[in-house]
Amino acid sequence: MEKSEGGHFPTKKAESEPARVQVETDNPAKKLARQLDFTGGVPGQALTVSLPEHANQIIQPEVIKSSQLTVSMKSTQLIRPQPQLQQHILLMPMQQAPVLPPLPLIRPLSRQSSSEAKDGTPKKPKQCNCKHSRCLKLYCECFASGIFCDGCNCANCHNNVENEASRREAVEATLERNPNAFRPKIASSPHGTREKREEAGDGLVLPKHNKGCHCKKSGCLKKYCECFQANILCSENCKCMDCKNFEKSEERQALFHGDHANNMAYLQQAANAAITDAIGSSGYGSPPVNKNRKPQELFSGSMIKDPVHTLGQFQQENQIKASVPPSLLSSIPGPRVSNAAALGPPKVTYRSLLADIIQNHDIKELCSVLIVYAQEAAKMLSDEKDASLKQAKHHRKASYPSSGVEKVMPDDCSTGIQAESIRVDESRLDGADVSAERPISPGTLALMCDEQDTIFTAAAAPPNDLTSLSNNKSFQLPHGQGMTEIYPELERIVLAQTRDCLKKLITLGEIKGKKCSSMVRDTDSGRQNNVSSNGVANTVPPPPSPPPPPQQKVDSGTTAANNACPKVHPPDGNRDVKEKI
DNA sequence: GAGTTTGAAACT
DNA sequence: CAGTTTCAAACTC
Repeated sequence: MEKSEGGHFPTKKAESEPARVQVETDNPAKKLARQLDFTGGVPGQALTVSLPEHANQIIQPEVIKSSQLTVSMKSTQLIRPQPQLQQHILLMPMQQAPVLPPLPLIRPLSRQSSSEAKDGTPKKPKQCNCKHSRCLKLYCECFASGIFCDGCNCANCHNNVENEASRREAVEATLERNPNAFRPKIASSPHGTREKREEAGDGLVLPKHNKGCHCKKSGCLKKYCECFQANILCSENCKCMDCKNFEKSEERQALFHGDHANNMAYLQQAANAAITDAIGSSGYGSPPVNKNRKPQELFSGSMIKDPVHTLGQFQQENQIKASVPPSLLSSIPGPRVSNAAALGPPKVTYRSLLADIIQNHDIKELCSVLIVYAQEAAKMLSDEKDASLKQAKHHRKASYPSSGVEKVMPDDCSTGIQAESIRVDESRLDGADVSAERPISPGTLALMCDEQDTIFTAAAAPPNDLTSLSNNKSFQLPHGQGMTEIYPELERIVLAQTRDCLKKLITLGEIKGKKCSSMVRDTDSGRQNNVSSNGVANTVPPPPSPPPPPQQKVDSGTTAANNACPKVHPPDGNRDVKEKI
């Protein structure tokens, strides 16, 4: 664009804004890499973003690692593949949290594409090169992504912890201009209204740019185009001219045709997406329905050979999957695949690596198992405690028949349960009251919302259904003991089982992923087409399964839940569990 | 690496 | 809201 003819430089104004207070020593490499929030807390304090533990676990692999959940980094990377994570995510104040999602993973701009090495290995996110915006405007990708500049090449950067004040102002100003400024540009919300999702009927739902692009000269086939950059097709939201970024565009297909180079990279991305999808995308997922896509756009694949395409497709499919109502973990095998197939010639229809591993009823079963565990463990613990209480009482009576000290708190250490850990607010049983104790992060809220999903309610309502535990406050233990006292231990047990379950799941996913990888390697040299729904040869019959997963490797408690969980629907997992207990 | 092109963001 | 300017990334050489 031509520079302005007038001598009016808004920048000047901008430069003279509050933040001029401090001219940065802009050694980018030395910029602090920290997390902080926008709350304007003391910068130093901003280091400790107080997320609920759960949220932390979700966000930060190292937290998982250091916790009981000794899930390998590898697997956690699979869960959260997006490179932005490696940079420092800024959190908005709670009031603003909905505006700037904790994990702006969807933001598609260059970061997504440029932050990956050619082999698909996520590398350090792109560093901005801002010169005039102080990295406090949306021009700056870091700022726009809600992350601090870290090791960028920017000049006079204020997008760092030292300039928290000006930064906050900038955020506010930006939000004032556009309350959605920090939201993902690509429409996607795991909690997008189901109605909307269903609006599409059985039609496919594709992600689209919320605002749409306005390209004029690039044909939407260059990275100037935000849609293209995000690997999505232009939609009716776009106001672009001469758009070639639609499904059947010859130019587009020509652009992508025949590039196998990054197959593995995209396969990996697919795996990541799959795992994320299977485990439950809390930060991103289903896009709003796209009812009236521009011409073509019904996703017909023909993208087999092009990685870029495939990535787009992966993303799209991933999101589509997320939008398919009740099957939270479903890999959507049959109907969808066939549906997709009906749309055209053999296509790449990405299928979760966990397909065939996790089935809906498995989830239900898992829920049942957890319930059973919970109940049994509660009983067990309460009995145990009761017994020891009696014993202690008896002992004390014997020792101090008439002592006033005999008033023993129920939290007696002799129970083996730490008194402190027992002091759990009763209200916690009621989930909703947890917030009274500490703020709930958007992520946690999202998770809580998820729990209202059908999978947890209607669909999964076995005899010992979740609701009976979670909603039934009257779930009482023998001898009038409330859950309160047992809860921590109970929780520990249940979580341990869940962890083991997930470990196995991860292992199975990895094994399957490896299998796919090797198959792709094999087929990539020999064949050109026919990639099946699992990312493997379509017409070629699936190769013999690799040796059964070395499940022993998965350090697990070897519990019934383990056995029942990831395996393909064991006949009667619940009974096994009960028996084991 | 410098210069150009491009389109989003910011501004009027 | 439309037009213009600013900006930084993408692209080209």
